[in-house]
Amino acid sequence: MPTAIEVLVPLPLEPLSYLPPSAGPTPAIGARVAVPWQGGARIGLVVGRREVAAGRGIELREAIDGLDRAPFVTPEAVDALLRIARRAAVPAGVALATLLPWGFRDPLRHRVRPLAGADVPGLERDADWLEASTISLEHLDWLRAQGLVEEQVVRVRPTVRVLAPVAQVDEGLIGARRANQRAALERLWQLEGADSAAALARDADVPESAVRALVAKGYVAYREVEAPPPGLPRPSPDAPLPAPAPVDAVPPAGDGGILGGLRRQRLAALLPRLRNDLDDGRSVLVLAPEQARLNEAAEALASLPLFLLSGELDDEQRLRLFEELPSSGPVVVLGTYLALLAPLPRLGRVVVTEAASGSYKLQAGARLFVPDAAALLAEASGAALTLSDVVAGPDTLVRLPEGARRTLPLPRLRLHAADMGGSGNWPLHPDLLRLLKQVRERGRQAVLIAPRRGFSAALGCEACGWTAQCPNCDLSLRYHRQDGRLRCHQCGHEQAPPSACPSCGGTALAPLRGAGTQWVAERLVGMLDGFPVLRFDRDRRDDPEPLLRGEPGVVVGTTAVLRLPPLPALSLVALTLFDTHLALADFRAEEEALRMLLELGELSRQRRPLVLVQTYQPEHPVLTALAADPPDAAVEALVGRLLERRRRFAYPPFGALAKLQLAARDRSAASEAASALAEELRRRGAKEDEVLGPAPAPVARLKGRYAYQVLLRLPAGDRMEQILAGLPPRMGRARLRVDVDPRDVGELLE
DNA sequence: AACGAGAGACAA
DNA sequence: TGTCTCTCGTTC
Repeated sequence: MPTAIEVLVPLPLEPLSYLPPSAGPTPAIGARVAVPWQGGARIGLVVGRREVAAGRGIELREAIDGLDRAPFVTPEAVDALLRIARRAAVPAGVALATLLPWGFRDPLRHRVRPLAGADVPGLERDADWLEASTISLEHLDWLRAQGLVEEQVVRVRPTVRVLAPVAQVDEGLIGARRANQRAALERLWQLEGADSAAALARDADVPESAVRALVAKGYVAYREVEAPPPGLPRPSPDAPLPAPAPVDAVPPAGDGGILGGLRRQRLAALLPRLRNDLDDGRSVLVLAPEQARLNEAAEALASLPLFLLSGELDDEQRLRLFEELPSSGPVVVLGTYLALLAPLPRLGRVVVTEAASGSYKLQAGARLFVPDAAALLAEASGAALTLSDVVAGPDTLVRLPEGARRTLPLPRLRLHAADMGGSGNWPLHPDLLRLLKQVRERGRQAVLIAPRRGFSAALGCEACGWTAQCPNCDLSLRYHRQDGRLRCHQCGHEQAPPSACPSCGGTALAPLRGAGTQWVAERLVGMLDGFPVLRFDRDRRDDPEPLLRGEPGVVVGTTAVLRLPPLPALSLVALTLFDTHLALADFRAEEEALRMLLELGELSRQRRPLVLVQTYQPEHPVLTALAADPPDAAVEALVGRLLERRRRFAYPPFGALAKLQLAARDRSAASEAASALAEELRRRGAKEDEVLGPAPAPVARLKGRYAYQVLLRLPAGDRMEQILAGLPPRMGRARLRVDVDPRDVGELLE
């Protein structure tokens, strides 16, 4: 019986079967292979092998050629990839496209030659390699089927243009007037090549015209040569060593976690454990939720043999890293989710820093929660799983048995709740204004976080209550006063504000509700005359450099400011409306608000800033718990109550939750598809009370599409995977999107 | 996702 | 009759 290879391409498909390439060895699991695809060729990943009965069922096509000598990813990572896809209820190819967005679109050089001695119609007998593009697709397919040709696929390496010497110095360059040209040519022979004419001129200390003259006379010429391997980012070698952590804070050798303390203390506690792993000859994968946290971790772990892998690397750098890792000794790879499948041959531990961070929820492709994927990877690799988190929420706690937790004391937050209930407090409370004036007088720094960018949440008529709405979405248009435009923050629609109210004709149009960053910044500029007011949000990113050096100023931004490097003179952090963070349509809202407040305290390393929250609920349990001194017991009690609430309502991790959303341009198409989907879920074994909905999505229309959703809530267990497996990508005219364990029950799935 | 086949819509 | 757009099915 012939063996087939299962090949996964980065498309919304399950693996497809091919026969191994006729020439060369059968590609290993985890290797990339080029396969015929709709007439052309594309790259896939070998994820399995299987025996096939010859001549039965579909006639399999032959893979063209393997691309890798050593597997691109380890067999354990392939196993994890397939499990991750099943967990996220997406075709395996979507998980591949999400986690390995590079390495499968490389330009290929595809060549064909007739088999030795074969008489091949249309080709010269015993011809040498021919570019596949010179043969028609039908002809090539026929030749393959007849077994008359062999094929070869080579990755086209990127090239760069360099200036190379062609001729030696000769009598044409004699004389004082040619001295510069002579010097440049001699220098170029020494260097063997230069990046450009300007670079050579600089290097040889001659005018650029001299080099251009050499090109014109043919002494030197531009050549395309293979680009040298790209450099890889390294952590700064002079990163300060973190203060050693107490021995009893070091997480255990097996599965476990480190809780409490400051981020850099948790990283310091991790350090001895990672050293131990490396000494035992094991590699470690450390995951960070985003670039800012990754940079911080890189600094703390700089004393280890460390490779960084994140969105900051380009594809060439990632490919180089993937080529190098299999043959390197025990190392630490520190990365974002893009590092999940890094080919570490002896993976001993997977560390998830800031394990509850919302940034770990991927928002496109396979909508993974990265810590879940990391747990599957650790399981598939036989590696230990280590989590770090300031407050262990329910999702983290279930993974960490009591004995496996190491705990540092929670940082003490200097917290002040400013009650917005009274009049005259909006949008900036007198307490906040007073503190800001102190900041100015003492030459310190402050950070203000507003719930949104732009000027106000809406623009409307004060007479009749009309507000400007987005034509594509069921949302108010946000008012941007700086450029006098109305914008939809969901679909990007933009228009000028009307001069009169379209409803009553009145002209008293005014910004309504929700002060955004522009509004807050404008108020501060008026009030703190001359004091620098910077803005930091998606619309405008002022350079924070002076503040990083310690110069005084205020930063007004969205939560994007949490990604700023530490501010040395920070004495005040304020949330202009804490209640927004509690109002999220998610059962994790309180927990995330708690974590965010603790994060605010870490915006400075040198100082312990006062954290002021403006709120209509100054007695909210999250605030009272953090205000306790020390807060540890109160926070633990609060988290215990949140855990109880989740248990009572069978929310994750005590139950499994999935959001299934159907979107279509036509409202009834979406609504009918949603009813059909609910029916289908029941047919697949979901009980009556486990299917919630269908109901219109909280924002019923977004980007011109109506969305209806169905929630599937099951007891913990594996029925979720069974019920969701192989759902069709569309139902009728509506597109189906599935989000297992959604973070935000309301948002539109892209 | 990307492609191609087939069905309708519309103009000449 | 041509051609443009949209929907639907397929990819070993």
